[in-house]
Amino acid sequence: MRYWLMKSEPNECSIDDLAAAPDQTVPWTGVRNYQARNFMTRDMQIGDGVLFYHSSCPDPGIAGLARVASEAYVDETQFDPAGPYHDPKSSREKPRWQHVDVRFVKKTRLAGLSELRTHAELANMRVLARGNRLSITPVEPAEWHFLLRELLDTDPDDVQ
DNA sequence: GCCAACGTTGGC
DNA sequence: GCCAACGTTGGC
Repeated sequence: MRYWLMKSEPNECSIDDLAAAPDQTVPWTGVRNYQARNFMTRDMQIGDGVLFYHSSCPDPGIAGLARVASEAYVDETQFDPAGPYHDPKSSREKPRWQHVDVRFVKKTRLAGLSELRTHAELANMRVLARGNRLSITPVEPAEWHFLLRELLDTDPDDVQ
């Protein structure tokens, strides 16, 4: 069981959009960075915890909790020449990009980026590192548990 | 809109 | 393999 932070632009897919999606699940398509892809293909397992982070918006920060809901599988958007995620160097014979599905768990209060930076417990969080641009970053168990205590009024173990 | 930081590309 | 140029991310 691992933990992750996944960035999403709320005008593309907000925590509310995730909650409203069919089966409260969305395919995490469009990742075009090898490190982020490798997290999905090599390290993620179904059931892993996800901090759902709103990025590139007026109030960036953690907006909810989710869960990895599938193994990694081929990202079809790379094959669509008209789409924004088209990769002309990829082919069906040798697909470059894969993704997992992510399922809604619950909405939380917004833990804004500036607030996150104030917590000593999160000082080493990958997403807070200088110059970080990765859309998927690993979260340490201690960071996860600390954040769940901050975001929920329940014991983290109650959230399944 | 600005710009720092970083990843990718491609010539050599 | 090096590295300059370029494109993208994402907070502000």
